[in-house]
Amino acid sequence: MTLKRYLADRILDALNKINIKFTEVLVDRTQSPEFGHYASSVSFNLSKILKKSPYEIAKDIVGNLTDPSELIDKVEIKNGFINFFLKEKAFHLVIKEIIKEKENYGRSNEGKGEKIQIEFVSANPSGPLHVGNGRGGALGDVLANMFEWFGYKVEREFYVNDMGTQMNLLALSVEARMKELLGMPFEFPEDGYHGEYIKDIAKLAVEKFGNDIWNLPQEERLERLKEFAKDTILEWQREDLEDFGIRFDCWYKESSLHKKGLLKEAFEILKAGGYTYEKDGAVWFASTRFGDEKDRVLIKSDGSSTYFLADIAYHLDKYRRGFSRIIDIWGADHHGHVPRMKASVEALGYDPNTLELIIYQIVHLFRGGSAVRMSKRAGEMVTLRELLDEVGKDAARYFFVMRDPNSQLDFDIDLAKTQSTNNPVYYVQYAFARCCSLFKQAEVRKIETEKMFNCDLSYLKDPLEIELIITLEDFPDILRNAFYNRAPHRLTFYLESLAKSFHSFYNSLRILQEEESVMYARMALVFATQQVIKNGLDIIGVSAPEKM
RNA sequence: GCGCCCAUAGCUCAGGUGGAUAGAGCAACAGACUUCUAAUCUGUGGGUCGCGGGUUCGAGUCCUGCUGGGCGCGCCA
Repeated sequence: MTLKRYLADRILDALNKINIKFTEVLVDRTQSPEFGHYASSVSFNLSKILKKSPYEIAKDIVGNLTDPSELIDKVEIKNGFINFFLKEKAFHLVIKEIIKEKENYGRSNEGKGEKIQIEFVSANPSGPLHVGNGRGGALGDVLANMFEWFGYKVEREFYVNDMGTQMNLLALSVEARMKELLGMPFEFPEDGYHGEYIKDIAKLAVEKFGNDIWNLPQEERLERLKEFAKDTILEWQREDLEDFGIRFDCWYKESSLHKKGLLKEAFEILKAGGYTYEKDGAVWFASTRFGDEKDRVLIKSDGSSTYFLADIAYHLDKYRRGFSRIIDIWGADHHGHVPRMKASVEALGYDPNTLELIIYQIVHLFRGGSAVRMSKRAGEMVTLRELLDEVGKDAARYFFVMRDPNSQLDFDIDLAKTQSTNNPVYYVQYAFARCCSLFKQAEVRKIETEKMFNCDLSYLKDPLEIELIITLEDFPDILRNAFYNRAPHRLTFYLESLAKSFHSFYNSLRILQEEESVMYARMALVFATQQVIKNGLDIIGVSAPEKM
C-alpha cells in the first residue's frame, strides 16, 4: 500500500463517518513543503454537491480522520486544501516495502492473468526496418512489458504481409539487379524497390541459384526469387529486432489466412450480418453503418480480395485465439484505417472496445543540428540497423519512448551518442552505476552490508533523504499512470527525476562513514533507489550497467 | 474540402480523470572534486501556455471558432 493510498483511505473513512458517499478521492504530492508532503482537493469536488464551502467540508473531514498506522504528524487546512504532514516513520515504511518487494516493487496482479495480444512493427517484408519501425517497436515492446507488470499474459505478434503486388515488385526488382550483376540486358521495374539492399539480395540469389534459374519459365523464377527475397528480408528484420531487444512470440503470415480459408469465413460473417452489398462490380462493406466515413471494398471487381478483407480475417483469427484484449500499434500514416477496423470488428460480432488501436507519430532524425533527409523513393531510408550500430540499443530504445506517442519525435543522433550529462540515458544509468559502486566500495571496506536490511531507519531525516524517498514512493503510481494512459514516456521522465534526486542526495551527504547507524540507514536508501531504477529500466528494456 | 495528431521558456519537451505560485533537460552565466564514480552537484536569469469566445469557485487541461504545421482521405499494401 502506498502512502497516497493510505491517506485517500483515511479521507474515505472520514467521509463515510459523516455519511457522505464519494469514491473519487485523490491524494497528490505537493508543490511546496509549506503545503505538507501530500494534499487532497476533495473538498472542492464535494463543495458543489454538498452546497457547503470547501473549508467547512475540509474541517468535517479532518475532524473525523483516523490514523490507525500512526503515520500522520499533522493535518492543516489551507485555502480549502487538506495538507498532510507525515511522520518520518511513514517514509521508512517505503524503504521497507521496496526492500521486501525488490524486483516486484511496482508490480500488480490486476490483469489476473488475462490473455492479451499486442501486435506491432508488422513491417512489410520488402526492405529492412527503418527508424519509424523502431519507434513502433520500442513503444509496443515497452507497453507489452507494462502489461506483464500488471499481471497480464501477453503475446507479442508481428504480422507479415507476405502477399500482394508489393511482393511481386520485390521479385521483379531482385531479378533486374541479378541481370545487372550478370551483365544481362535488364529493365528496372517501374515502382520497383531502389534500395541498395536489393543488390545485396540479388548477389545472394546469384550465388544460391546459379545459372539454372534462368532456364525456368519467368513465372516460376519470380516465384522462387520472391520466396528467397522475402525470407532473406524477414531474417534481417528478425535479427534487427533481436538486437533491439525485441522478441516476438509469433510471426503471423498473411498467406496463412488464405490457406486457412479465413477470408471467406470472415466475409461470410459480414454477409450474413447484412453488412455487404455489390456496386460497380465489387463487393463492399457498409462500414459507414458503424461510423466510418465511407464504405470499403472487400472484393474487387476482378474477383480478388483486398488487403482490408485479409485484415478483417486476421482480426477474426485474433479473437478466435482467445485474447480478451487486442492491441494494434500503427504509424500515423495508418490512422485513417482505425474507424474501418473498429467497424469490422463490431460487424464480426465482437466488442469494439476490446480492440485498441495505438497510433504513434512520425520520427525525424537529426544530426549536427539539422534534419537527416530520407526518401523512400530513392531507397534512402535510414535503417534501424544503422541507428542501432551508431547509438546502441539502450539509447535507441530510451529515445524512442521518451516522447508522447501522439507527438512527433525529433531523434537527436548526436545527443543519443553523447556519454555525458546531456544524455538522459546515461544520466539515469549513471545513477544506477553509482549505487552499485557504493556497494562494491562497502565490500572493499569489509562493511557488513546485510545489516542495512534490519537497521534503524529513523536516522534518515535530511530533507534530501526524505525527498528521495517520496520520489521512490511515487514509482508504483507513475507506472500505473503510464500504463493506463499507454504513455511510457512518463516512465522515462520519472527515472530522470529519480536519478536527479539521487545524485543530489549523493553529492551532499556521505553514505559510507564512521557513524554506523547513519551509514546503514543510508545504505538501505541506496539499495531501494538502485532497485527502483533497475525496475524502471527493465520495463523500458534498457540495461542497468553496474559499472560505467 | 473532410478526418486524425500537434502548438507551453531561445531549443527539445513534461504537465492521468480541471486544483494552490505552469515544471524539467539543453543552451547562457556564476560556483563546488585531499572524499563513496565530476558521466555528478549548487545557484542565477528566462513564459500573453498559438489567437478569440464559452463552461465555473477554479482552465495549459473541458467545449467552440480561427491560425499555423504534420499525417491521411485507392477496387495499393
